[in-house]
Amino acid sequence: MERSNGSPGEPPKERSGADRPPTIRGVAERAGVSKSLVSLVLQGSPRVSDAKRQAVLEAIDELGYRPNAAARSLVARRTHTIGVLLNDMRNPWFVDVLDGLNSLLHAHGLRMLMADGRLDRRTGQEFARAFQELRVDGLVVVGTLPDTTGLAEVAERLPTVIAGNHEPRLPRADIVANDDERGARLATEHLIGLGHRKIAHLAGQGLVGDLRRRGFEATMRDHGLAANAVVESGDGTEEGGYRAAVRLLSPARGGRRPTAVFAFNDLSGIGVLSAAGELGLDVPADLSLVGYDNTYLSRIRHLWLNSVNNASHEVGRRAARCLLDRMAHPDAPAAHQLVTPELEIRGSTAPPWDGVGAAP
Amino acid sequence: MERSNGSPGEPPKERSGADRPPTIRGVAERAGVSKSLVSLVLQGSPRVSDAKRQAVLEAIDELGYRPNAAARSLVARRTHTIGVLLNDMRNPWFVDVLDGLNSLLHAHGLRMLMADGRLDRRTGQEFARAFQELRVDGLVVVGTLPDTTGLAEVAERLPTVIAGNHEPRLPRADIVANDDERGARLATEHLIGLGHRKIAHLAGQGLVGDLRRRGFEATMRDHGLAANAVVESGDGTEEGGYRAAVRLLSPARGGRRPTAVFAFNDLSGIGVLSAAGELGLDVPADLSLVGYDNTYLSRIRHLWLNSVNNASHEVGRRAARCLLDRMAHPDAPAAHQLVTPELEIRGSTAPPWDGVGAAP
DNA sequence: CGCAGCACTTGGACCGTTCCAACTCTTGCG
DNA sequence: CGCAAGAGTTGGAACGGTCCAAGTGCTGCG
Repeated sequence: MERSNGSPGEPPKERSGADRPPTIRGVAERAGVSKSLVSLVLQGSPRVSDAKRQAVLEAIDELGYRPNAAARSLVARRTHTIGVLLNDMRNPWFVDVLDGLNSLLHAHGLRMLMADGRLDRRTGQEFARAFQELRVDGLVVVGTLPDTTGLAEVAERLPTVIAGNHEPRLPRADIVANDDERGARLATEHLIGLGHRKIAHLAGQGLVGDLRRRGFEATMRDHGLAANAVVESGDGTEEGGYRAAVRLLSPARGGRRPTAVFAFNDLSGIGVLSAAGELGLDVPADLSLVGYDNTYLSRIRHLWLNSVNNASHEVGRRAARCLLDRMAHPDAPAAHQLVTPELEIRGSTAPPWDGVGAAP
Repeated sequence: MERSNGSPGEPPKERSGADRPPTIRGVAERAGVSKSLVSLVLQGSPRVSDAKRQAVLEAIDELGYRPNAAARSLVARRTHTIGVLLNDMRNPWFVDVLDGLNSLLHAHGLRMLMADGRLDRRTGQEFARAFQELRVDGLVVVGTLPDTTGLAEVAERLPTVIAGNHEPRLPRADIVANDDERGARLATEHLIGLGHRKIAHLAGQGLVGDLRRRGFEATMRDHGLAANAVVESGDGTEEGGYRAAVRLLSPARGGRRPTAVFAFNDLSGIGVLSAAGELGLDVPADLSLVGYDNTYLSRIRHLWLNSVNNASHEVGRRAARCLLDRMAHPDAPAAHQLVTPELEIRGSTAPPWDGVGAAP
């Protein structure tokens, strides 16, 4: 039988029960060197003899030693961690942004700590607190925030980049987004070019929603079609798109119905698709439709939606670039970058039927 | 002009440039108390006089002090952080799992650190290293892992729960998943109940794919329809589902075509939808279709897919429960929980047309 | 009056690293 | 031979918290 606990009088070298994970001291002892030398080996210092380096590496392996990131970042005052704040994991476009972000950050030895602002019903203030306590080296805000009050304060202390949104404009936070107004122009020009005259826009919320609506209205005006522009407001969901489209397309509505719809995003565009189907309208024969974001939804064959590509991946890459720059020069003035969107043509638009609505 | 650096001889009280964030000592000094007392206030100890508590809170506010999580977890040997490993953020069902996980973990003061195994092309070994260095208090693996070799070792040291998958079975890792075989039976019974006889299954990969296929085959066998069961393999993507469906449904194929398809998941089910449309088959009039996972895709009106609800949210909740239990009792034997799935009826199934294929 | 007991407060050790100044050998050169 | 230079190695002081044993007053009781 073995003694499960040290006999009295014996110095309590090892505590019974919870055996802690090995530390740098344990490794040093096993390798017969000082903890400083182990630290040097861990950092790949060139001024360590091969013999000792070998001994240390073996000890690390035998003990299964893993450096403690907390202790390390405590003294180094860097965590190599970037906080990423998402507003809604259910909206698929952010995945591409993350992908773009990750490629660069990972190459620079940074890891991403993600939080969904909607998932944990935290206000801007609270997520800020959590990220500050963790001492993340930087912050990326992806998309629209429900509450931006806390952000200004955080941006003062932490390198911050806003990706996929144009606000809030802060003195020390960079902004990387796609040119929403221009994207809306692309979509609208495309529909006008096909011969459509009476065109509806299904608007979204926030500044991004405003910009896309503005682009639509400006383009209609430029073509002398201001009187034919219809705007219906939605909420960016499929359900909202469906309801708005029912209002737009019902025969009960006075005057001609629009022959084309430009939707705020793919999700609400799909709502339009559903409403059109129920009203017996074929897309694209009876109704042309353009969405926004070019998500994988638009690429589903059964939906096959024309959509404005907001270059999420590129936005993510550039946001990472910005963040790295800002981490190097925290006091640089805030930059504001726009990525040029492109229209992705698939199967949801066509010239208006029989020229109906084509006459000025 | 101000001196940018301390004059020689002057004790370097404050470093020029980077003014560090305030520490507990700074707060103590400002409030005129010891750092120990500040610590007590931070922990909400009842044995602090109201006067001093007030002074400390004011100092904290004035300085904008935030406790350093690294320092705190170093001595407490707890990080209050749970590592969450996702395999693919593009697959929408995990969002619900996360939601369920979060509700319980957040209530217990734990935060989630997410990593996408596919996003950073890390092998099982490497993510394990990162999480171990961070000393996360626990680990949740959501879905299928590309490489599980590292997991066994991690599970020995870290409370670990596997959610949404049935493998690998490890002595100290709990498993919470939906009963895939049973879900497949539900879907198949539903189709048989409608009168379908020749039914195809579009299979998926991994153990989950196997279980769903097995459930399908067993049910067909139980109804004496083994000879009418067709299995085509796919890869869980829309593209894969499309191609498999083209193979399944093309008139060129000898014998009668199946009148119903049970797809491994919603995404590949949508591929089937697309293929059916191109081949001129109406769903559900000419072809019945059932998917799996009950993702928001299946709820899109224009798709409106019958789907097996895998209770992701409940899986997430139970996984959190398991993890909390295991953190309390690390040496408890591994538990293996199955959540019962339910079939969600929408618009993608109907009795076979004119009884074709209904005769035994 | 002396002192036990309570309420509150404090200094200092410790957590597991990194970093720096200082130390010990070798080696080579004048 | 003496010593400077360099390579390799080391102890100890941070880093910013928590926790514990010990301290300080003050009150009330014998």
